[in-house]
Amino acid sequence: MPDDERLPQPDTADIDLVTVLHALGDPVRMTLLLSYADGAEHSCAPRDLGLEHLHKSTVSHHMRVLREAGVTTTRVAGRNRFVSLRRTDLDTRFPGLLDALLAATPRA
Amino acid sequence: MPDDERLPQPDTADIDLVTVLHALGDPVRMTLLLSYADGAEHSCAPRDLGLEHLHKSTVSHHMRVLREAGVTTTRVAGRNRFVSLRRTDLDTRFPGLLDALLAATPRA
DNA sequence: GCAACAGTTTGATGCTCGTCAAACAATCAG
DNA sequence: CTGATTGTTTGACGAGCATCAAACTGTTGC
Repeated sequence: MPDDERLPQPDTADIDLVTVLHALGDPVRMTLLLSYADGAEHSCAPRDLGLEHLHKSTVSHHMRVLREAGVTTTRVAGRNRFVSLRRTDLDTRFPGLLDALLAATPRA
Repeated sequence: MPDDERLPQPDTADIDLVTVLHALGDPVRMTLLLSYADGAEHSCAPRDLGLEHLHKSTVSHHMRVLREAGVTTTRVAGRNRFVSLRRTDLDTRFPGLLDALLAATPRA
């Protein structure tokens, strides 16, 4: 099923660096980035992301910030949402940035 | 005069990635980063930084955020402050990050 | 000493943000 | 249809932030 719906997100050319940095300048969203760094799709459940201490609506809010900044993409399939990194788009727009960020981050 | 006083700043090992990203996730501070990218020392005068529209106290605030995040260093000489990038420290702590950021930024 | 200069600090204001709780929407299982 | 599941949206609240203005500190020059 390659043509599922996707939640609204900016075009690659419209991804703004300052907006991306603002999105990643928060500990929770950096944690999410690390989870997504494996390239796989992830559900939104807090317990699947090491965020048991946060309310699900809070996690939803952070994922919206990441998506609207252009960092992630969200595929809608039934009652599930599958979130993944827009790695190719980010590498196109900001070459080397994602690699530097992930290399700089403690792989806990 | 290599031993002028410096305003307080974190040790290289204590520079935190999320704090740096938060500091750079603001349009004014990103403008400052671009000014500092030439490696030279800069005064704090808003007019020397393309920030004529901002009050000097506002600029002072932004420079404090950058310094406390570990992005810049400030040398005190008489009644002047000379601000410059901590390029070596940042490259040590987060290899490739600064290069990616500067390459991604429109050189206006 | 005195005035001009460079920049910081403090206080105030309005806006944004992170968080939770409750209500809501949509889907799946029986 | 009913109830459980998955996630979003809205509203509220407190904390933090960007900004300006005014007061303040330290320095240079006359």
